[in-house]
Amino acid sequence: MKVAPEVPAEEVSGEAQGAPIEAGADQVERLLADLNGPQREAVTFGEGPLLILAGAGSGKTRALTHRIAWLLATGLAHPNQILAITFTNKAADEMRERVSSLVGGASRRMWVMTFHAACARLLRIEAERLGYTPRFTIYDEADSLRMLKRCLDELEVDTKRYPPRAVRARISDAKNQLIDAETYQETAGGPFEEMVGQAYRLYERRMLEANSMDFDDLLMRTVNVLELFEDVRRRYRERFRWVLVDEYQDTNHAQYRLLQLLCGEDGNLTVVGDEDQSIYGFRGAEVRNILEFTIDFKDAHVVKLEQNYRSTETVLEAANAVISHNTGRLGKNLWSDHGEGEKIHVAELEDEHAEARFVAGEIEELIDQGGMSRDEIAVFYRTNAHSRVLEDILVRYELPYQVIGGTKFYERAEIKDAIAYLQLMVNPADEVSFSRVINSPRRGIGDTSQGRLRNHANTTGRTIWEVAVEPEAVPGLAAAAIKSISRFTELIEELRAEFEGGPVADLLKALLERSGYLDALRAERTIEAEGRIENLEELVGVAAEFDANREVEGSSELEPLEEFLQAISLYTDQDDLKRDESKVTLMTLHNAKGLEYDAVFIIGCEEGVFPHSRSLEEGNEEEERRLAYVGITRARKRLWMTHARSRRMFAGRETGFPSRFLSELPEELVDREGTEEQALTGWSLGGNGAPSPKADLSLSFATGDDVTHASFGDGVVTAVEPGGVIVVRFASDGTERKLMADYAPLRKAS
DNA sequence: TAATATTACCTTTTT
DNA sequence: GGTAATATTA
Repeated sequence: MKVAPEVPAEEVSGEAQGAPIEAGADQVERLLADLNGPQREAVTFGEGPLLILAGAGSGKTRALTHRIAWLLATGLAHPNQILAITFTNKAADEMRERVSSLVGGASRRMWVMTFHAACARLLRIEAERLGYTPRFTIYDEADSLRMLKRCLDELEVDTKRYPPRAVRARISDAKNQLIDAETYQETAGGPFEEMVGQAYRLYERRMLEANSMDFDDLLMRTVNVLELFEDVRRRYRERFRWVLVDEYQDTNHAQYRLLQLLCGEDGNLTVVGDEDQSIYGFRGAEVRNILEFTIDFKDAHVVKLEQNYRSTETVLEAANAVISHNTGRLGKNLWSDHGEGEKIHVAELEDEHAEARFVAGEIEELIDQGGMSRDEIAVFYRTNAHSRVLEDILVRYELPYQVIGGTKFYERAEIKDAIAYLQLMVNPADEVSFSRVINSPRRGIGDTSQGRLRNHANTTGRTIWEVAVEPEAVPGLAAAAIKSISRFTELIEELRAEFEGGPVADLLKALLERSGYLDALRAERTIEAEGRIENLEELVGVAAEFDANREVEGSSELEPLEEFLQAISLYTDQDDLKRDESKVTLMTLHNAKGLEYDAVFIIGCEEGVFPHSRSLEEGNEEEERRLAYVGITRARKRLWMTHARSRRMFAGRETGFPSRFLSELPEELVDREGTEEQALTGWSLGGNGAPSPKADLSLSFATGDDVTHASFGDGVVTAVEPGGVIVVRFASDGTERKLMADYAPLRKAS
């Protein structure tokens, strides 16, 4: 994980300085030299709206970065007129790096960042017009949920009937649609929506009081400021004469409106996207934005990039075949000249354990026989829960792996606590951060005392911090609580005074020690606490790295701490998907977008799992199919899709039919297989329901089977005992061992 | 106030 | 099956 200062470290290399942009024709030629026809067309398009429809693996980042370089080289754009927007920090970093390798230090004057980062940056300058200070806090989803819960409590909403998450989702949807609280309330139909309207209103008020914005606010407030203040709008329009957007298919309404305000309908807006890879509809992304770009932006020019530089023809044909079942496409057909390649392997397994064993076995073979390196292999699944069984088996096979996603570093309680302390120093109005740390570590300031503080704050119209600074004035507070609160606020004040403007790492270290936070963890003497301490140490490391980078850069008007928080609050370890060369990668299909691997496994291809039943209920079959499309097109050479006949879900075991996406694969591209005889017979002969666990096990191994164990090597099954135990005699040392068939890293030798 | 027992819940999640 | 948020009790 790394958090770079806002202006990144792309030092001007001597080479780049020696070859200034004005080099002219020569330079332009070089830029275009290794591009194909459509790419070149996209890169050299002049003024006006441009839509680049870029299929998977068609070199869209290349087109985008070269276009930026071309605009500079031809003198059409100055670096500071360029705004290049991505969705992830990782994509932003990559783009910045690639642009900088093309144009050198000029890239430092451009804004290359995510939507949210760009908005945050703009709002730090303009937010005062909306009643915020430039030091506002950015709340992540968990923070904003805390805030909302408090609002719901205050409104005495029954959170059993109306779960806060559901309310938050509604508010988030509304914000993505740019519907403000008042409008929402006016148009509310039914009691739930009226309650949401009320909650929304209160939430907005409290957020403003806390000088805080959630992720959705960053977009919506930016739109507000541009809509309300013509001078601001004019200023940024003139400033950003060239706007380029990556992954346009994932934009929501607020982002669309933002671009409209910034570019007008005939501005120099370049968007790149692929409607077939729109997989974030559930978060408000609107495919219509890309489908109707040419209507929204006058006379937009369209370029299609259809040559794929990644996958074999078989993989692409499979992807094309699946996605062709969707309607409402702009129509693209990927092709490649990488040759036919291997067929798609479709495997039917007994249950999730057999599936995991199968995958592990195939991976082992790829590495041992195929000579493939582990970092070229990935396993995708629909939901995070599916990684567990697989992880168990991989451990038993002694296959090193990494899981992307799941519990994130910055979402860990201890990390959030530490950051909340810092946040509170910068923005004392930040109520959520205050509540987070006031009693963490335990200071004997529980719910009742906190309630009294909050009450007093509400009645006197002050922030909770202002009230906490003089706790004597709060009615009902116990003497012990008063003392404790004073000690807390004094600590914060002290630290602030002592470390103002200094290195963030020093402040963080002092804070963790002096607050007693580390001591409390040390006192726990548990493995979890150990882990937490390590995480905090890592955070200090992140801060130290940030400080060091900042030193080099010398940069910016902001205080180091403010800058650090700005960076960290928009950074997730999503951005940290760096490739670990010695590990197989496991992740959800959503996380797979934008990545590629030589060998890909998509597991859990069953109706109800993938496509997910809830998605189907909501009528999102097409989005699920796009997810399949994304998954398939990640594979360069080899692709496996597996399904299990029964799978443990929630409490019990459920039978699952093969995913519709499997039947959408053209038969001639598919090679069906399974580890077990039984598996090959498939569903047509499959009888009714799941076999009993016993049958299940006896299916796996029989006396006389040749097997391979991950650590003991080759052997033969000499007995099958009840309870899933089998006896195996190993060739290496002749010993017999009793093993659990379901859990041992065993597979049948071929 | 804090620690422990119980119970409801449960996709995906770029920021 | 595992978590996370209540309910209960010390």
